[in-house]
Amino acid sequence: MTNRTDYCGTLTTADVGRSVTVCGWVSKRREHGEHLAFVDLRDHTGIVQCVVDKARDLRSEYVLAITGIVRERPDDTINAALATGAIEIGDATVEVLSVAEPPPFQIDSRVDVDETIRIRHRYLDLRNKRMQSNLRTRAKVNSAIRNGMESEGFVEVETPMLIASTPEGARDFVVPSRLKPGSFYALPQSPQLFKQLCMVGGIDRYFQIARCMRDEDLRADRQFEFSQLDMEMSFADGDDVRAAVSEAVALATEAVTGSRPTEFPEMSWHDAMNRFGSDKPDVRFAMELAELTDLFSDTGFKAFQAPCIKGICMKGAADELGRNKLDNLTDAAKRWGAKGLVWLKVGEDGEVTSPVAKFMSESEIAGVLERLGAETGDVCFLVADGWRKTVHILGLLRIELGRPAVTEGGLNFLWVVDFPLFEDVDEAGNPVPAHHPFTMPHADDVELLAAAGSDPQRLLDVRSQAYDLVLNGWELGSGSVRIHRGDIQQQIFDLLGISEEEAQRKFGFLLDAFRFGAPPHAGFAFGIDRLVALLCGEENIREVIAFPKTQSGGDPLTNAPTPIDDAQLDELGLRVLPQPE
RNA sequence: GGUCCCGUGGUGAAGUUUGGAGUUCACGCCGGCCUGUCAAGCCGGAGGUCGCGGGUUCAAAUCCCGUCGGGACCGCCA
Repeated sequence: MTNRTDYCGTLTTADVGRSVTVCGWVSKRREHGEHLAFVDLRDHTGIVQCVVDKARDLRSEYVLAITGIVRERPDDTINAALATGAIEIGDATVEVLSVAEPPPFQIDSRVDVDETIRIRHRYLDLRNKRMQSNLRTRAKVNSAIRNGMESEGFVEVETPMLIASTPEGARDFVVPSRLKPGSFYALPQSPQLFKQLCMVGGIDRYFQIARCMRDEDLRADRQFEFSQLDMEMSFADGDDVRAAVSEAVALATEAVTGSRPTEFPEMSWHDAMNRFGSDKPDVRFAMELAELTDLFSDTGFKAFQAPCIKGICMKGAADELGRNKLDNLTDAAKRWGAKGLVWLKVGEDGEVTSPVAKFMSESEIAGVLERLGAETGDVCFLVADGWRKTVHILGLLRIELGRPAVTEGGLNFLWVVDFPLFEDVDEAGNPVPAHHPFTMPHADDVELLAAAGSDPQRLLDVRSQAYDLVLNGWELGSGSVRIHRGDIQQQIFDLLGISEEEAQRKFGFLLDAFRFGAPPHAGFAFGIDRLVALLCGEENIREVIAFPKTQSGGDPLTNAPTPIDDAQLDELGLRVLPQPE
């Protein structure tokens, strides 16, 4: 094979006169009779036009090495749409390195090919500029993060993929043990406990670009396996961690976009929920939730005799939202758990149209419009329920109605801080931790924690030192200051209803380690797939993953998952139950 | 566990509401012509289990039921 001298997309008028050899795939062929044909040759850098004598047997996606002289094109044949459009490779001799069948879809097609077909033939899809660009962006992000973390004194430590299963958190992927039949490893949901052990081990600053696995339902922003920047710092608090993570994210962003984000504002969890109805608010657009509860303190409208009433206003939507669409939104709200959804349209002269206007007083309606800043042409949506449910439903509705396209509105990073320590109370009366049970309570709330005793409602007010990083409404990641003191850890376990025996069984190795001198430490992890997708302007993380799975967890390329044969099962001491009808 | 949307030659779409011959458009593919094209052009051609199964009907891509596959979302993701 002739040695490659240049990449297709890099040749310019500066190369005119050189004899070059380029290698790649036939992107397009244009024949003009027996003695003139243009072959567009593609590699990852782009396309270059080659002028050849006989092209009859050069078909799409053939792999060629083409040697010729770079020359300027005649003035009237310059192609401004092509980076190499001012030159061509003339007098080309062609070496066919591989022939190719016609591909199942056109690789330079500008139409969206069905994603299943793209994934089934991902090796062809990867030849597309889009996937080439996305994967190279991803590599840039990884590289920028590694460089940044290392320059800040972080040490990359690899942690095991085969670990012990713990029933907390997400569903584990498990791997059967051959040497100990009937026992199983779990694949890590994150290296959480190991990075804390690294802190006990004096690593001081740990990081890892870690693959994590969670057996939960897939979404546009969730795959079974994903990559995260996992990090942990000793003798550091939440501010230190957020500064370090902000720096890493800023470097990664700068590596891709060329400009460095400077704003990483903080917002309390309570503010986020109250104003945006979400713990991962998309602050690219307003449509904030307005407080309306007090307006209806003496209302005769039964549906609004509720602990919390809030509303949002969609500007200028009155014409766009017909009765049919409003009914669909009401149905959606009910599917999300609302008892109902009240809408008001503001017409000319402030005249209000609403199915429930007759149940509301004039002053109540006037108050709603004033609080929401509603004017002619706007549509208001009101929900009445408990605080959590009200803000949740309006938050979903806000996203449904107002969310900009992924490529719009720039990159809005946001730290959400002061998460509650407990999310809810389960049937047994035990509080449910919002993060993991090693999350340090907020320093100001330690007394509240003690005073609340086992009163679950008061416990829900206890804040934690947990924080999330949010980008344009996507949760990039979360972290916390960890508990490094045995007495506080014991207090938390007591509140969670975890017995000493249970704690020892599940986390014994970590608790043991902490007895030998644990430094105060704090950490974070953020999803690289999500960050890269947003930097690439993709709505879906599958577009930044070389070989992704479908929503039902299958891989159309390899057909995974597949049954395994009996001999393999026998060796592992496993038997597959018959599937229920 | 649930809600909604999609499935039509190799690819992308229209046709489905209101049942009437596998109909249409673009790309690709195969053959022919063509010495400056560039998503080349012109001429000709091949290519179909309308995802699958059942039902209604004289008649189903179209209506009904089921099922499979794909997607978005709720739940879930400490």
